[in-house]
Amino acid sequence: MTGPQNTPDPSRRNEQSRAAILTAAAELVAELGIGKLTIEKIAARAGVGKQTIYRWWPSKGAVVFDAFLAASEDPSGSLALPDTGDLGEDLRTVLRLTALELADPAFDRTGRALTAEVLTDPALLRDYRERLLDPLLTVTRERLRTAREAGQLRADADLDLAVELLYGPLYYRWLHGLGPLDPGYADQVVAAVLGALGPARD
Amino acid sequence: MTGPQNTPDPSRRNEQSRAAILTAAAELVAELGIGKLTIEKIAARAGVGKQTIYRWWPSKGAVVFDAFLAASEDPSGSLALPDTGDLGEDLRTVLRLTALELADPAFDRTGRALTAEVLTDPALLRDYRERLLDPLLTVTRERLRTAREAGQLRADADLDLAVELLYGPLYYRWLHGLGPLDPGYADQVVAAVLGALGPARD
DNA sequence: TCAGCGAGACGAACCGTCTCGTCTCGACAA
DNA sequence: TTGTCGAGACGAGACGGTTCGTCTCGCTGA
Repeated sequence: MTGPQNTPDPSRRNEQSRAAILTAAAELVAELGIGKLTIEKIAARAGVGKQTIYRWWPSKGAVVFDAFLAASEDPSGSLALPDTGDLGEDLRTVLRLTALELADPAFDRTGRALTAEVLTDPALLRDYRERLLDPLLTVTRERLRTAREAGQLRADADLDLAVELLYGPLYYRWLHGLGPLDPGYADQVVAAVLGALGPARD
Repeated sequence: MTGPQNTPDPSRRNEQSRAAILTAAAELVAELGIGKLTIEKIAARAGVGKQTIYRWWPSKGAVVFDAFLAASEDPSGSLALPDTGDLGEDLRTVLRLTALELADPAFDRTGRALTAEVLTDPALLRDYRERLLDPLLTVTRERLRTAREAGQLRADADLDLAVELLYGPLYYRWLHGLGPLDPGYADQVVAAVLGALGPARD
């Protein structure tokens, strides 16, 4: 006997409570930052017992992460990169959108709080990888693979490297506040990556 | 009258207490992580009154940051990049060392904790920029400028972009645990940047 | 003499657990 | 179909423990 598992039954879960908790968490993290955010305040604003939060989430970071995910989840659910046939154009579109999102002040506080939480909680990092980052990296890599097969990238281009060359600098600039995250910067990064991994020019 | 400033007199500061606090903070953040680290524990291990910490530091993050800085500060004090005349070789040296440091498990926990703290505390981010990041970016940029004048980079190469293309991917891979941070990866990144911004090949 | 020092008391906030009584839902019998 | 019943999630909040940041104390050294 391993004893009764304390895992609650998801089918009996109260959807209203769940939604109220996520909404309250999203509001409070934007108002207070994650440092001053407490489970008790979330419960109070959501009109919910503390136990209801502790029953379904393992940590404050997990609640905030779910709130972030619920707010940003594409209703269509499917993540996809444009494929017009022109790799440069498609990458510029994606990186411009990414830059725009990172530059949004409303996103900034929540995004930083979430990133900080993810960095120091291995379980949360795994969740973040599985539910957000890996899908994004995968669709990007697949778009690059198509381009490579079409001869728009060198035959020996390392796709993992390419993906990190695209997103890494944007992320680096955003986290450290190094400079403006505007369409021009996105275009510069794309141009550099294509210059490095595009078909040989000589 | 603005009232008496509560700023203590640095000339009367006890150097032994300061050093004991930084040592204790460095040990404890490695043992417990920054989440379970408390000011009271630092004071207890350092054999110091809590007020002595609150008198000189504004936050837990600031103490940890100072501890990190004190531990990593080059005694010679000056930060410099090698300049052998071969840009690729010099960049590989620097990025290999950076990758090695990031891959060090002992550095990992402290580094992540510090990064998380810096990301969510604007005052601390300013400090981090001034005392660590900007000097590093500056020496890197200057090395690139020399190379550009020597014709090892295109005349129109954007040096800010180049620096972010170098460090961004490493940082991105480290934070998200995307893959091994080994010398080979460092070399790949350098090769890509030189491919993008090196002298035209056509 | 006077400001920083070690020590620790203090009230407030929040933690995570727990115990109430209530409410909803599916199973089952009449 | 309808009534009864038990399981389990719910809102509320009491509880002891921990840490917070502030506040005295004498003590010490420049």
